[in-house]
Amino acid sequence: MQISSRFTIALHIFTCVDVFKDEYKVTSDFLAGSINTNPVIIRKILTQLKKAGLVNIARGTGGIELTRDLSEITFYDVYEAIGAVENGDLFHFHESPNPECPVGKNIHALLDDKLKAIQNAMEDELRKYTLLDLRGGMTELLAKEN
Amino acid sequence: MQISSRFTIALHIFTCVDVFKDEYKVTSDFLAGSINTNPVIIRKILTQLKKAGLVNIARGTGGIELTRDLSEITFYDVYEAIGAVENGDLFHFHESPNPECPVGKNIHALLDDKLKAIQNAMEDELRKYTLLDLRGGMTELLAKEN
DNA sequence: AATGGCTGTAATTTCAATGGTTACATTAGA
DNA sequence: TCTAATGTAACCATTGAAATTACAGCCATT
Repeated sequence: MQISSRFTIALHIFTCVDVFKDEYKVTSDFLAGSINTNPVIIRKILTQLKKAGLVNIARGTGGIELTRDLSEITFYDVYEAIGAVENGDLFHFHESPNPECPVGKNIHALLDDKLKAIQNAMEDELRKYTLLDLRGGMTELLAKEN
Repeated sequence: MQISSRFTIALHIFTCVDVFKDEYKVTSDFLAGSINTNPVIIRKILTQLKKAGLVNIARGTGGIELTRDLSEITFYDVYEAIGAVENGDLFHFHESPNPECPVGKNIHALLDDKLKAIQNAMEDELRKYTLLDLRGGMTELLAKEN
Protein backbone atom coordinates (compact mmCIF):
# COMPACT_ATOMS: atom_id res chain seq x y z
CA MET A 1 0.00 0.00 0.00
CA GLN A 2 0.91 3.57 -0.41
CA ILE A 3 0.26 6.88 1.27
CA SER A 4 -2.44 8.69 -0.68
CA SER A 5 -1.47 11.09 -3.44
CA ARG A 6 -3.48 13.68 -1.54
CA PHE A 7 -0.25 14.28 0.33
CA THR A 8 1.86 15.13 -2.72
CA ILE A 9 -1.06 17.04 -4.21
CA ALA A 10 -1.25 19.16 -1.06
CA LEU A 11 2.45 19.95 -1.33
CA HIS A 12 1.96 20.79 -4.99
CA ILE A 13 -0.87 23.15 -4.01
CA PHE A 14 1.27 24.97 -1.48
CA THR A 15 4.06 25.33 -4.00
CA CYS A 16 1.71 26.76 -6.60
CA VAL A 17 0.19 29.21 -4.15
CA ASP A 18 3.64 30.45 -3.26
CA VAL A 19 4.95 30.70 -6.81
CA PHE A 20 1.87 32.17 -8.46
CA LYS A 21 0.11 34.19 -5.80
CA ASP A 22 1.21 37.59 -7.17
CA GLU A 23 0.83 36.70 -10.82
CA TYR A 24 -2.43 34.77 -10.99
CA LYS A 25 -5.58 34.19 -9.04
CA VAL A 26 -4.92 30.76 -7.65
CA THR A 27 -8.30 28.99 -7.75
CA SER A 28 -9.19 25.33 -7.53
CA ASP A 29 -9.53 25.32 -11.30
CA PHE A 30 -6.13 26.85 -11.75
CA LEU A 31 -4.59 24.30 -9.38
CA ALA A 32 -6.45 21.43 -11.03
CA GLY A 33 -4.81 22.51 -14.27
CA SER A 34 -1.30 22.35 -12.86
CA ILE A 35 -1.87 19.12 -10.98
CA ASN A 36 -3.92 17.59 -13.77
CA THR A 37 -6.91 16.44 -11.80
CA ASN A 38 -10.44 17.52 -11.03
CA PRO A 39 -11.15 20.83 -9.23
CA VAL A 40 -13.36 19.03 -6.73
CA ILE A 41 -10.41 16.93 -5.63
CA ILE A 42 -8.53 20.14 -4.96
CA ARG A 43 -11.41 21.63 -3.01
CA LYS A 44 -11.72 18.56 -0.84
CA ILE A 45 -8.05 18.71 0.02
CA LEU A 46 -8.24 22.44 0.66
CA THR A 47 -11.14 21.81 3.01
CA GLN A 48 -8.96 19.42 4.97
CA LEU A 49 -6.11 21.91 5.07
CA LYS A 50 -8.54 24.55 6.29
CA LYS A 51 -9.95 22.31 9.00
CA ALA A 52 -6.40 21.69 10.19
CA GLY A 53 -5.94 25.45 10.41
CA LEU A 54 -3.18 25.66 7.83
CA VAL A 55 -4.97 27.93 5.35
CA ASN A 56 -7.83 30.38 5.01
CA ILE A 57 -9.96 30.28 1.93
CA ALA A 58 -12.05 33.13 0.59
CA ARG A 59 -15.46 31.99 -0.53
CA GLY A 60 -17.14 33.60 -3.47
CA THR A 61 -14.13 35.56 -4.57
CA GLY A 62 -11.63 32.73 -4.21
CA GLY A 63 -8.10 32.87 -2.92
CA ILE A 64 -5.90 30.92 -0.55
CA GLU A 65 -3.73 32.31 2.17
CA LEU A 66 -1.57 30.58 4.72
CA THR A 67 -2.26 31.12 8.40
CA ARG A 68 1.40 30.84 9.36
CA ASP A 69 4.79 31.55 7.97
CA LEU A 70 6.14 29.05 5.42
CA SER A 71 8.79 27.99 7.89
CA GLU A 72 6.14 27.09 10.42
CA ILE A 73 4.34 24.51 8.34
CA THR A 74 6.07 21.14 8.17
CA PHE A 75 5.45 18.14 5.95
CA TYR A 76 4.13 16.46 9.07
CA ASP A 77 1.44 19.13 9.46
CA VAL A 78 0.31 18.46 5.91
CA TYR A 79 0.52 14.69 6.33
CA GLU A 80 -1.65 14.92 9.42
CA ALA A 81 -4.12 17.40 7.92
CA ILE A 82 -4.63 15.10 4.97
CA GLY A 83 -5.22 12.08 7.23
CA ALA A 84 -2.57 10.18 5.31
CA VAL A 85 -2.70 7.22 7.67
CA GLU A 86 -5.82 5.58 9.10
CA ASN A 87 -6.43 6.02 12.83
CA GLY A 88 -2.94 7.40 13.01
CA ASP A 89 -1.49 3.91 12.56
CA LEU A 90 0.91 3.29 9.71
CA PHE A 91 0.72 -0.47 10.17
CA HIS A 92 -2.50 -2.39 9.80
CA PHE A 93 -2.42 -5.01 12.55
CA HIS A 94 -4.36 -8.22 11.85
CA GLU A 95 -7.67 -7.78 13.63
CA SER A 96 -8.20 -10.63 16.02
CA PRO A 97 -5.32 -12.88 16.96
CA ASN A 98 -6.49 -15.88 18.98
CA PRO A 99 -6.48 -14.98 22.69
CA GLU A 100 -6.34 -18.65 23.63
CA CYS A 101 -2.97 -19.01 21.97
CA PRO A 102 0.03 -17.89 24.04
CA VAL A 103 1.47 -16.14 21.02
CA GLY A 104 -1.86 -14.74 19.86
CA LYS A 105 -2.54 -13.34 23.30
CA ASN A 106 0.81 -11.56 23.48
CA ILE A 107 1.54 -10.56 19.92
CA HIS A 108 0.27 -7.01 20.38
CA ALA A 109 2.32 -6.46 23.53
CA LEU A 110 5.29 -7.81 21.60
CA LEU A 111 4.96 -5.70 18.48
CA ASP A 112 3.16 -2.47 19.30
CA ASP A 113 6.10 -0.50 20.65
CA LYS A 114 8.35 -1.59 17.82
CA LEU A 115 5.82 -0.61 15.16
CA LYS A 116 5.36 2.74 16.88
CA ALA A 117 9.10 3.33 16.90
CA ILE A 118 9.25 2.65 13.18
CA GLN A 119 6.37 4.98 12.46
CA ASN A 120 7.93 7.64 14.68
CA ALA A 121 11.16 7.47 12.71
CA MET A 122 9.22 8.35 9.60
CA GLU A 123 7.15 11.07 11.22
CA ASP A 124 10.19 12.68 12.80
CA GLU A 125 11.72 12.92 9.36
CA LEU A 126 8.49 14.46 8.07
CA ARG A 127 8.89 17.17 10.69
CA LYS A 128 12.28 18.14 9.31
CA TYR A 129 10.91 19.57 6.08
CA THR A 130 8.91 22.79 5.82
CA LEU A 131 7.14 24.67 3.07
CA LEU A 132 10.05 27.09 3.13
CA ASP A 133 12.23 24.27 1.84
CA LEU A 134 9.80 23.93 -1.05
CA ARG A 135 10.08 27.60 -1.91
CA GLY A 136 13.86 27.43 -1.75
CA GLY A 137 14.05 24.32 -3.87
CA MET A 138 11.58 25.53 -6.46
CA THR A 139 13.25 28.94 -6.79
CA GLU A 140 16.50 27.14 -7.49
CA LEU A 141 14.96 24.83 -10.08
CA LEU A 142 13.25 27.70 -11.87
CA ALA A 143 16.47 29.71 -11.92
CA LYS A 144 18.29 26.76 -13.48
CA GLU A 145 15.79 26.72 -16.34
CA ASN A 146 16.98 30.09 -17.54
CA MET B 1 -3.68 4.17 3.97
CA GLN B 2 -1.93 1.50 5.91
CA ILE B 3 0.75 -1.08 5.37
CA SER B 4 -0.93 -4.44 4.82
CA SER B 5 -1.55 -6.72 7.78
CA ARG B 6 0.43 -9.32 5.85
CA PHE B 7 3.42 -7.73 7.53
CA THR B 8 2.24 -8.26 11.12
CA ILE B 9 0.90 -11.67 10.15
CA ALA B 10 4.33 -12.64 8.85
CA LEU B 11 5.92 -11.58 12.14
CA HIS B 12 3.25 -13.54 13.99
CA ILE B 13 4.09 -16.59 11.88
CA PHE B 14 7.79 -16.36 12.67
CA THR B 15 7.04 -16.02 16.37
CA CYS B 16 4.80 -19.07 16.33
CA VAL B 17 7.33 -21.14 14.46
CA ASP B 18 9.95 -20.25 17.01
CA VAL B 19 7.76 -20.82 20.07
CA PHE B 20 6.01 -24.00 18.95
CA LYS B 21 8.43 -25.78 16.65
CA ASP B 22 9.39 -28.45 19.21
CA GLU B 23 5.96 -28.91 20.68
CA TYR B 24 3.64 -28.96 17.67
CA LYS B 25 3.68 -29.47 13.96
CA VAL B 26 3.39 -25.89 12.76
CA THR B 27 1.19 -26.09 9.68
CA SER B 28 -0.77 -23.43 7.84
CA ASP B 29 -3.88 -24.65 9.65
CA PHE B 30 -2.19 -24.36 13.01
CA LEU B 31 -0.98 -20.85 12.21
CA ALA B 32 -4.37 -19.83 10.87
CA GLY B 33 -5.78 -20.82 14.24
CA SER B 34 -3.42 -18.60 16.19
CA ILE B 35 -3.71 -15.67 13.82
CA ASN B 36 -7.42 -16.18 13.30
CA THR B 37 -7.55 -16.12 9.55
CA ASN B 38 -7.77 -18.52 6.64
CA PRO B 39 -5.02 -21.12 6.01
CA VAL B 40 -4.75 -19.98 2.40
CA ILE B 41 -3.79 -16.49 3.53
CA ILE B 42 -0.98 -18.08 5.52
CA ARG B 43 0.17 -20.17 2.60
CA LYS B 44 0.28 -17.17 0.30
CA ILE B 45 2.40 -15.27 2.78
CA LEU B 46 4.65 -18.28 3.30
CA THR B 47 5.09 -18.50 -0.46
CA GLN B 48 6.29 -14.90 -0.47
CA LEU B 49 8.67 -15.57 2.40
CA LYS B 50 9.99 -18.59 0.54
CA LYS B 51 10.50 -16.65 -2.69
CA ALA B 52 12.47 -14.10 -0.71
CA GLY B 53 14.67 -16.90 0.59
CA LEU B 54 13.77 -16.49 4.23
CA VAL B 55 12.24 -19.93 4.80
CA ASN B 56 12.09 -23.43 3.39
CA ILE B 57 8.82 -25.26 3.37
CA ALA B 58 8.38 -29.00 3.24
CA ARG B 59 5.67 -30.00 0.83
CA GLY B 60 3.53 -32.98 1.53
CA THR B 61 4.67 -33.46 5.07
CA GLY B 62 4.53 -29.82 6.08
CA GLY B 63 6.94 -27.87 8.20
CA ILE B 64 8.70 -24.53 8.11
CA GLU B 65 12.35 -23.86 8.73
CA LEU B 66 14.32 -20.64 8.56
CA THR B 67 17.21 -20.40 6.14
CA ARG B 68 19.21 -18.13 8.43
CA ASP B 69 19.74 -17.45 12.07
CA LEU B 70 17.04 -15.46 13.85
CA SER B 71 19.45 -12.59 14.31
CA GLU B 72 20.02 -12.43 10.56
CA ILE B 73 16.44 -11.74 9.56
CA THR B 74 15.33 -8.16 10.10
CA PHE B 75 11.89 -6.60 10.00
CA TYR B 76 13.01 -4.98 6.77
CA ASP B 77 13.61 -8.37 5.18
CA VAL B 78 10.05 -9.36 6.06
CA TYR B 79 8.63 -6.01 4.94
CA GLU B 80 10.34 -6.39 1.61
CA ALA B 81 9.45 -10.05 1.16
CA ILE B 82 5.82 -9.22 1.75
CA GLY B 83 5.87 -6.38 -0.79
CA ALA B 84 4.45 -4.06 1.83
CA VAL B 85 4.79 -1.03 -0.40
CA GLU B 86 3.94 -0.82 -4.10
CA ASN B 87 6.86 -0.44 -6.53
CA GLY B 88 8.98 0.17 -3.47
CA ASP B 89 7.49 3.63 -3.07
CA LEU B 90 5.87 4.53 0.22
CA PHE B 91 4.31 7.67 -1.23
CA HIS B 92 1.88 7.61 -4.11
CA PHE B 93 2.80 10.56 -6.30
CA HIS B 94 -0.04 12.09 -8.32
CA GLU B 95 0.31 10.61 -11.77
CA SER B 96 0.61 13.37 -14.32
CA PRO B 97 1.37 16.91 -13.20
CA ASN B 98 1.06 19.37 -16.06
CA PRO B 99 4.43 19.64 -17.86
CA GLU B 100 3.43 23.01 -19.28
CA CYS B 101 3.23 24.50 -15.81
CA PRO B 102 6.56 25.59 -14.28
CA VAL B 103 5.55 24.01 -10.98
CA GLY B 104 4.06 20.90 -12.57
CA LYS B 105 7.19 20.37 -14.61
CA ASN B 106 9.48 20.58 -11.58
CA ILE B 107 7.42 19.12 -8.78
CA HIS B 108 9.02 15.69 -9.03
CA ALA B 109 12.54 17.11 -8.98
CA LEU B 110 11.50 19.14 -5.97
CA LEU B 111 9.95 16.36 -3.92
CA ASP B 112 11.46 13.05 -4.90
CA ASP B 113 14.60 13.23 -2.79
CA LYS B 114 12.68 14.43 0.26
CA LEU B 115 10.13 11.65 -0.01
CA LYS B 116 12.93 9.14 -0.39
CA ALA B 117 14.65 10.47 2.72
CA ILE B 118 11.44 10.08 4.71
CA GLN B 119 10.91 6.54 3.48
CA ASN B 120 14.54 5.73 4.23
CA ALA B 121 14.15 6.89 7.80
CA MET B 122 11.40 4.35 8.25
CA GLU B 123 13.22 1.55 6.47
CA ASP B 124 16.39 2.14 8.43
CA GLU B 125 14.39 1.72 11.61
CA LEU B 126 12.91 -1.48 10.21
CA ARG B 127 16.42 -2.81 9.83
CA LYS B 128 17.09 -2.36 13.53
CA TYR B 129 14.74 -5.12 14.64
CA THR B 130 15.36 -8.80 14.08
CA LEU B 131 13.44 -11.99 14.72
CA LEU B 132 15.77 -12.57 17.64
CA ASP B 133 14.19 -9.54 19.31
CA LEU B 134 10.84 -11.24 18.88
CA ARG B 135 12.06 -14.40 20.58
CA GLY B 136 13.52 -12.40 23.43
CA GLY B 137 10.41 -10.29 23.89
CA MET B 138 8.04 -13.22 23.70
CA THR B 139 10.06 -15.32 26.12
CA GLU B 140 9.87 -12.46 28.58
CA LEU B 141 6.14 -12.00 28.15
CA LEU B 142 5.46 -15.71 28.58
CA ALA B 143 7.61 -15.83 31.70
CA LYS B 144 5.63 -12.94 33.17
CA GLU B 145 2.40 -14.90 32.76
CA ASN B 146 3.52 -17.48 35.31
C1' DA C 1 1.57 -48.49 -4.13
C1' DA C 2 -2.07 -46.56 -1.66
C1' DT C 3 -3.39 -43.34 1.80
C1' DG C 4 -3.70 -39.25 4.62
C1' DG C 5 -2.16 -34.91 5.56
C1' DC C 6 -0.15 -31.13 3.94
C1' DT C 7 1.26 -27.35 0.47
C1' DG C 8 0.45 -24.67 -4.06
C1' DT C 9 -2.53 -22.04 -6.51
C1' DA C 10 -6.47 -20.58 -9.35
C1' DA C 11 -10.92 -18.55 -9.18
C1' DT C 12 -14.33 -16.03 -6.99
C1' DT C 13 -16.44 -12.93 -3.61
C1' DT C 14 -16.86 -9.14 -0.43
C1' DC C 15 -15.52 -4.88 1.26
C1' DA C 16 -13.37 -0.42 1.68
C1' DA C 17 -10.70 3.37 -0.08
C1' DT C 18 -9.12 6.21 -3.84
C1' DG C 19 -9.81 9.14 -7.35
C1' DG C 20 -12.86 11.12 -10.60
C1' DT C 21 -17.15 13.43 -12.11
C1' DT C 22 -21.65 15.88 -12.31
C1' DA C 23 -24.69 18.84 -10.23
C1' DC C 24 -26.14 22.39 -7.54
C1' DA C 25 -26.53 25.44 -3.43
C1' DT C 26 -23.95 29.14 -1.28
C1' DT C 27 -21.07 33.08 -1.06
C1' DA C 28 -19.22 37.66 -1.94
C1' DG C 29 -17.27 41.21 -4.79
C1' DA C 30 -18.03 44.12 -8.91
C1' DT D 1 -28.18 41.59 -9.84
C1' DC D 2 -24.57 39.10 -12.14
C1' DT D 3 -20.50 36.50 -12.12
C1' DA D 4 -17.04 33.68 -10.56
C1' DA D 5 -15.72 31.28 -6.80
C1' DT D 6 -16.13 27.66 -3.02
C1' DG D 7 -18.73 23.82 -0.37
C1' DT D 8 -20.65 19.53 -0.63
C1' DA D 9 -23.63 15.70 -1.71
C1' DA D 10 -24.22 11.90 -4.67
C1' DC D 11 -22.60 8.62 -7.64
C1' DC D 12 -19.32 5.70 -10.32
C1' DA D 13 -15.14 3.07 -11.68
C1' DT D 14 -11.13 0.99 -10.30
C1' DT D 15 -8.15 -1.17 -7.27
C1' DG D 16 -6.31 -3.84 -3.55
C1' DA D 17 -7.02 -6.49 0.73
C1' DA D 18 -8.75 -10.27 2.83
C1' DA D 19 -11.47 -14.32 2.87
C1' DT D 20 -13.12 -18.55 0.94
C1' DT D 21 -13.84 -22.75 -1.93
C1' DA D 22 -11.96 -26.11 -4.64
C1' DC D 23 -8.72 -29.03 -6.23
C1' DA D 24 -4.15 -30.57 -8.02
C1' DG D 25 0.48 -31.97 -6.48
C1' DC D 26 3.56 -33.84 -3.19
C1' DC D 27 5.62 -37.07 0.15
C1' DA D 28 6.38 -39.82 4.54
C1' DT D 29 4.24 -43.64 6.45
C1' DT D 30 1.89 -47.78 6.33
